[in-house]
Amino acid sequence: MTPVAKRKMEKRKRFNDYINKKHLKSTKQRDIIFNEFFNNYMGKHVTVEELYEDIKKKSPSIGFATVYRTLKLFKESGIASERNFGDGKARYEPIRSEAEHHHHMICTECGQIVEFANMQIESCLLQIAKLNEFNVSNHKLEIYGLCSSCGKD
Amino acid sequence: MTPVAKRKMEKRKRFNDYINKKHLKSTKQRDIIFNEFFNNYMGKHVTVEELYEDIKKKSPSIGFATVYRTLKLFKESGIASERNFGDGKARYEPIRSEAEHHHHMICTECGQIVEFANMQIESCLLQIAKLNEFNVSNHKLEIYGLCSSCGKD
DNA sequence: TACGATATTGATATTGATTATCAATAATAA
DNA sequence: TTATTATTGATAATCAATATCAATATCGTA
Repeated sequence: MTPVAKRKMEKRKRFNDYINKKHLKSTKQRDIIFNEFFNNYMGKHVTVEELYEDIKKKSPSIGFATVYRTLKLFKESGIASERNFGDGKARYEPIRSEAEHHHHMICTECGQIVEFANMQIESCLLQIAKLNEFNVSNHKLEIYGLCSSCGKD
Repeated sequence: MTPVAKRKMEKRKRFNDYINKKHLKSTKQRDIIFNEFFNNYMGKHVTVEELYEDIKKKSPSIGFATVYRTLKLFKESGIASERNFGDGKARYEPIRSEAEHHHHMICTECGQIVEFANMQIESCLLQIAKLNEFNVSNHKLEIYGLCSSCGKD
């Protein structure tokens, strides 16, 4: 099995566990959305609208609200994270592994998103939280500015 | 003059400069909102709604949309920053000085906001941006979790 | 396998924050 | 003072997200 396939399977297990724990049900629609999301949007930051439009091509009967609800469910179960880059639309991203934890640099001109990670920052954060007796559940770091292309002018 | 008053005056100058540069006009309403915002919300993170309700007590004729527009203007002129802590409402905060640049820890239970600053993180960020040839205009770092009180459960 | 309890779906209405519209008014420059 | 241009306040419109609800699907249990 490829590493990508393995990762997908791990997320699937985690999602199923969550479904069972909360006495929810697994449905065709959730399967379809799960597959679309984890096959085609790894490393991307997709809006609900975009994912809905994409899925509708293959499964026209699927409802708008269902995509909304399912992405929220992905987030609650810890297999996706919600981002908000200031354009008023929530974006969802499949969570990879702990080791692939990262942050974002967003070009305010062209919308390009560059991911980055930095161990030093992470350990600083944990230390600060500890000092304040803060029990961290998640954190986000975003840099806004002009990318190398847009910054030339 | 107290340091606080001096800071307010600096912001006032910067706002006036922006008004002039953009050929806008200074009005009674903008004065009222400016004073309320810089007198009572330094170090706070106020929503438009809250500020509007507050101002209405003293100046009942002031309009809802005007508060919205004026806070946006404060942001554009660089004397206030807009924050979004995930509850769907924009919050505005008077900008202090470069030296007082800071970030936020938000308790997801009680909404308490703790500010923090860290030079090490700042220099890491600048370095990362430089490596990616990214021209930074601003950045935000938010930690979500439970504060010491709420974490006890 | 069938039944009954419960969760989900899809269509649509509703909410809530923010923005646009516009006629009346206020501020600025000549 | 006048002409020009921006602002205001009230309200309508927009837009993302959520709630509602009858019909349907899922799942544990007999």
